[in-house]
Amino acid sequence: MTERTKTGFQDVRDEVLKRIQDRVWGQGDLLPTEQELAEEFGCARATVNRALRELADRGIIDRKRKSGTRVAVLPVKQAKLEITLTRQLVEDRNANYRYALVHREEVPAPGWLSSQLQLAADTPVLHIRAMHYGDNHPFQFEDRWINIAAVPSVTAADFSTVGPNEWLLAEVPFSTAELSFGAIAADAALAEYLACPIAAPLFQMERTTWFQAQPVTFVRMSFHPGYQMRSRY
Amino acid sequence: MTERTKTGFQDVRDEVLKRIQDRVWGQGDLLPTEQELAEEFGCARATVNRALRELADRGIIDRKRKSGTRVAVLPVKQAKLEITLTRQLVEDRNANYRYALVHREEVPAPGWLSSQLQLAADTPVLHIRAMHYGDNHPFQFEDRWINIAAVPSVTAADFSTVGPNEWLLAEVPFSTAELSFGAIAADAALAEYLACPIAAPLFQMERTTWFQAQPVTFVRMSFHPGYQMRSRY
DNA sequence: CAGTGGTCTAGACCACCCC
DNA sequence: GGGTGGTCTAGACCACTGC
Repeated sequence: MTERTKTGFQDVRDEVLKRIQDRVWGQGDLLPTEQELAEEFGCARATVNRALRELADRGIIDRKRKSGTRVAVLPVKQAKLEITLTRQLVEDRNANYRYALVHREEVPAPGWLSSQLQLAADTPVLHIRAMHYGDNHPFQFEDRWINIAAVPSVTAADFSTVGPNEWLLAEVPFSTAELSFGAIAADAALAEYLACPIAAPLFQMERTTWFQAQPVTFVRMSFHPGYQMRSRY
Repeated sequence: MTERTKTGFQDVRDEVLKRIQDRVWGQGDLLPTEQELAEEFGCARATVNRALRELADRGIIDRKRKSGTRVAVLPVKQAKLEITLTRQLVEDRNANYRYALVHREEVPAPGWLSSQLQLAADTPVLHIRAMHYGDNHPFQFEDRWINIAAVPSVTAADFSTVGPNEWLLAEVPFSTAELSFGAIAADAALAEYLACPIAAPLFQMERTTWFQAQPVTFVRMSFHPGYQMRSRY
C-alpha cells in the first residue's frame, strides 16, 4: 500500500512555506494562482485559500486581487506578546504572589491624565497605587488611574485584597489597549518600594485601555531591576 | 426597500463579540452551537465557523469539540509587536537615517554566546558592533554575533554601508526568533556611543534568531535614553 | 474588461471527547 | 455513543485592480 493521507490546508501551508525558505520562490516572486496550486496539490481552491491566508496573516506573503500572490520582500515580523495579570507573571516564575494596596483616592483628573485619556478637565478619577510581590521580594509597582464614569461601580471596590487589574478584567473584559515600553531611572519613592538604589534602571510598561471607545484606565507599571519581558515569533 | 446586505463572517464575528461585551453571554457561558448560530444569522455553518475561529484566535472564546464554545474566563490579551528594521524605526519618526560600522571581527564564540546559541565551544562567529542615527542623533547601539557556519557568505560582507540586520534579512528571511526586553544602565562605552550620562537608564532588546532549527545570530540593541516601544491590542 | 483573490453555500466526513 | 467543532469539496458570485 502507498501512504494515503489527504492534503489538508496545513500541508499546503507548510509546503508553500518550505518552498519560500528554500528559495524555490524568492523574495518578490509571483506565486502560482490558487487555482493552479489547488490542481497541483489535488485539493479544493478553498483549501489553498486558507493556507495562503494564514501565510499572509503572518506577513510571509502579500496578496492582491488581480495581481496575485507574491513573496513578501520585507517580511514584517510580528511578535506576539501575551499580556497577563501580574499575578500570573509572578506565579509563572514559581514564586508566591502577594498584593498590597498603597494608596486609594478619588481626585479630579490632573491635566496630563485628561490629555492622555482624552477626558474633560477635572473629570473625577480614582487614583490607585499598589505593590506586587513575588516570594516577598518587590516585583512591580503599579500606579493606576481609573475613569469613574466608565465604571461607576469602581467606587465601591476598595482594592485592599484584589488588585485593580484583576477587578477590571472581570468588570470590563475584552477591552482594547495601547501599550508603551521603556526604561526609567528609579526616583526616591520607587527606590523605596522596589528596594533598589535611587536611579536604578527600571523596565516600565504603560497601558491605556478603552472599552467601546470610552477611556477606562491608564496604568504605569514599574518592574524590579533586572526584570525582562520575553516573546517570540 | 429595506436594507439588503448579506450576512458575512465579519457580521457574525462582530455581533458575537458585541453580545459578549454586552454580557448577553457572560464569562464562562456556553454559546449556541455553530448550527444554531448559522440558523439565527441565516448563513452557512462554515461562515459561523470562520467567525468563531477568529474570536478563538484572539483568545476571546474557547472552543472544544463535543463540549462546545465558551466565553473565555481570563481573556489572554495578545499584543502584536511589529518588529522592523532600525532604519524603519528611524524613518517612521521622520528622521534621517544613518548607519555606521564600529567594529567587525571574526572570533571564536565566547562561552556565554556558545551557551546562548547552543553552539559548540569556540565555534567561529562574526562579532559586529554598529551605530544607528536619526538626524545625526544617536538612536541605537547594536552589538551582534553571527554564526558563520549558518551563513558562510557573511565573511564576504563588510557591513560598512549596509547594516547586518538588513543584510541578514535578505539572506535568511523568514526565520524564527526569541525576544527579550529590559532596562539597563549605560556603561562607559554605551554612554559615549549614545551621547548620554553614564548609568543612564536604557531600553534594551535582545534577539536570538534561528533558521530551520539552526542558530543564526544573537543581537543586543540598546536605545537612546527616553526611547519607547509601542504596541496595541 | 478580464484575471485574481475574497467569500459564501450546502453538503459531507471526520476527530475528539464528554457522558 | 453521539454531539460538537474541524475541515474539505465543488461550485458560485463578487470586489478589486491592473491593463
